[in-house]
Amino acid sequence: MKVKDIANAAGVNPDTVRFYTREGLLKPTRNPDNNYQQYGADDLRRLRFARKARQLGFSLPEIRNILGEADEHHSPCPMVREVFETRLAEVEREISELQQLRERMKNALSAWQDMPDGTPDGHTICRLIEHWDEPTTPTNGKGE
Amino acid sequence: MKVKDIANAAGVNPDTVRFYTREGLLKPTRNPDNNYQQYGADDLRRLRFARKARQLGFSLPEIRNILGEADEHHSPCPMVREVFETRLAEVEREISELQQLRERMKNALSAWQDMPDGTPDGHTICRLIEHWDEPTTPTNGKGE
DNA sequence: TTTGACCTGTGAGTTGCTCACAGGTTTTAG
DNA sequence: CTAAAACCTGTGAGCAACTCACAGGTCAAA
Repeated sequence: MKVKDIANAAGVNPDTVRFYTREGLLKPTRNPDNNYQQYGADDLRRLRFARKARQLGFSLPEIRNILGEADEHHSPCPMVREVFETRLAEVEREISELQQLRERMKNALSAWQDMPDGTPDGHTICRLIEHWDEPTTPTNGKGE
Repeated sequence: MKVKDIANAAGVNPDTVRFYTREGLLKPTRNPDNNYQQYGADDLRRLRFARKARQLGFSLPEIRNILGEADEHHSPCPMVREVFETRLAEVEREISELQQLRERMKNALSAWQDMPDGTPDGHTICRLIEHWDEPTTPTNGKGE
């Protein structure tokens, strides 16, 4: 299979295939005649695996590790379970952050019902935002 | 105020201040003696405004537009309301996507309870992921 | 044989910062 | 007074995961 074939088979952009190849997730051979990449059934399996893992929130380095384990005939499943649980916790944190954001936004919207559209006067840019209260969580976006 | 002063006053990284200055959100003057940037009360107001707007999900170009409107003594508030409603819709979409992801992950986890950790055999990498079913929403992340 | 569709590698663009670097300035301590 | 520490300057790279653009080589069908 050539780039476009495997890309079609997995439903991804050919550039993604090239990118994954560069990143070492796929290991095609070369056609010595024309120097084209040749992907086999194994690469397609890896590519489909990688896409599913991406949908589950795994990062490319994580996927590379998992594939590497599999290459050495170790079971990647324990690693998968572990990363997966970490990731689930992250997703839940993201959800609750977004829910808080949504609440703050809705509160802001309803507060704005009553407020006039002021013209900036050198003291204020837009009260809508300036008089909006800070999120409860400290500014620090990072976990640290 | 010098870079570090305004950064401290707004609780951000000095590099963020420099970055916002590069991006045209802040417009400090220069001290001709030493070529240092000099930020005034107005810049601090803009910076705080920008940070609040960021927390609400506004992009830097949007914030630049809003500040630009304010600079020309137009009320940015209508623009703020408009962008804000668009943004709220996005947040709600993100939430529901993440909730779907969470459900899929939880389902996967419970399905995995019963499954053994297979060793990759050339047909399978890790069943945990390979036998996980696709999300219902078509893969295509983009709106198109 | 000529078009058009594919292939190649590499480099840049996306977003919002953050950090690194090399050199100039100011403050502080001894 | 001087030397070191702490600040300032601009610019360029790095992050994540692609996507697209470019310039040139290869191959299929008409």
